[in-house]
Amino acid sequence: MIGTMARKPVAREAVLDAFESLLIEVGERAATLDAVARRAGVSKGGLLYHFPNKEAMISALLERMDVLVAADLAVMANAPEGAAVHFIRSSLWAGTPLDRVFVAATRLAEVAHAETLHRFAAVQSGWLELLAADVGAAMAKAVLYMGDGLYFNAMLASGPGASPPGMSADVDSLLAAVERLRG
Amino acid sequence: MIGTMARKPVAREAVLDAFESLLIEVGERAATLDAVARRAGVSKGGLLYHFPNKEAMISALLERMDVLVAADLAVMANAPEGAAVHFIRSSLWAGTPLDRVFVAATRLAEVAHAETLHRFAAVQSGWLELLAADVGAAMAKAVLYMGDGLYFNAMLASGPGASPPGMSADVDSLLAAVERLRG
DNA sequence: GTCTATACGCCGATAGAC
DNA sequence: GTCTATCGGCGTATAGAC
Repeated sequence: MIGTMARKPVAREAVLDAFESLLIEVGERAATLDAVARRAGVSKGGLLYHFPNKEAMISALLERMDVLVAADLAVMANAPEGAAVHFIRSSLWAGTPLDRVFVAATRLAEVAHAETLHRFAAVQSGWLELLAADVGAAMAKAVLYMGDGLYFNAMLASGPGASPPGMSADVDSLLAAVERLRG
Repeated sequence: MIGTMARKPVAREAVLDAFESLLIEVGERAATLDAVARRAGVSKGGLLYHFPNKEAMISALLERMDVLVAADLAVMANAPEGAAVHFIRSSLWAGTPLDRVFVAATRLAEVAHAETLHRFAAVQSGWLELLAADVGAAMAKAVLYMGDGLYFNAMLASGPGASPPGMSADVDSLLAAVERLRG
């Protein structure tokens, strides 16, 4: 039993990857069951075996996000360069698994998907807590919103068929700003 | 002729208002022609007399945004408290006409609507220019992203049936941060 | 100018074969 | 486990009456 009970079906993960990719690349509207199934290399019926309906697929994606966010919070809490610097650096689109789920989930949030909005609030407060410990409660929001703004813009820029934008110069600006805020 | 040639049909504006409201309140997915027509108090056929198709309705909304943004840029450029302070203050959701079109348009951008994305880029560069003149090129992006982050969060918070969130405390934090950046 | 009626396609979901 | 076939519903758009 050991070794099998914990192993999730590969097809299931493939479907989730496809859903994530389509949300990022073509938006929520075009991320239909049909499109997801085609991208994942299964039929629509096959997809619906793994996820009984679309909501279940969304929930699975949000769980993936929770796991990756929790891991990142742990790294951020122990980052030698400080939580704030780590946060700004990681706010740049780098195509990491966390970046990908996060942008995908944001597409859902924008369509006013209630459950997704709840999860986002929780993630934000987790970050804010660590930022406050680093740069103080007064400046924490400033740093949080700077990172969010960077993310927001990167997300808009990565529209249909757009490649990850070259915003690394912006990060340097923001890191300099963080230094001034900390002083 | 004078006085009539410039007057746009009232029903047209009513339809546009309805579309805007629905985008804000229930998201892009639910802002269907049917829903817009019902909210505006006209029939679907009546709506499609004013706008031959949905794209035309979207374009009209984006033009409304352009007009309001241009007006705001003019105010921002001459703001006695400085462009940066004005920008942060106006990044808070206050339910102004500009706030409303902007959030509505963002709902469309998130669905990866190409035309909308283009307009957003133009708006951003307009703001950035004025901010650079105020706080310097090095810190302009930091201020821009702070404002964007605030807007982004307000937008997420104003989900289905949610009232404009009380984020005015955040603005004070950000204004304090701007002061430090300027120094 | 505004309405009703209707065509057409796509999306989500179910039934059941293999 | 994965497939094909199919249904019901909804969203966009057109035709044409008033």
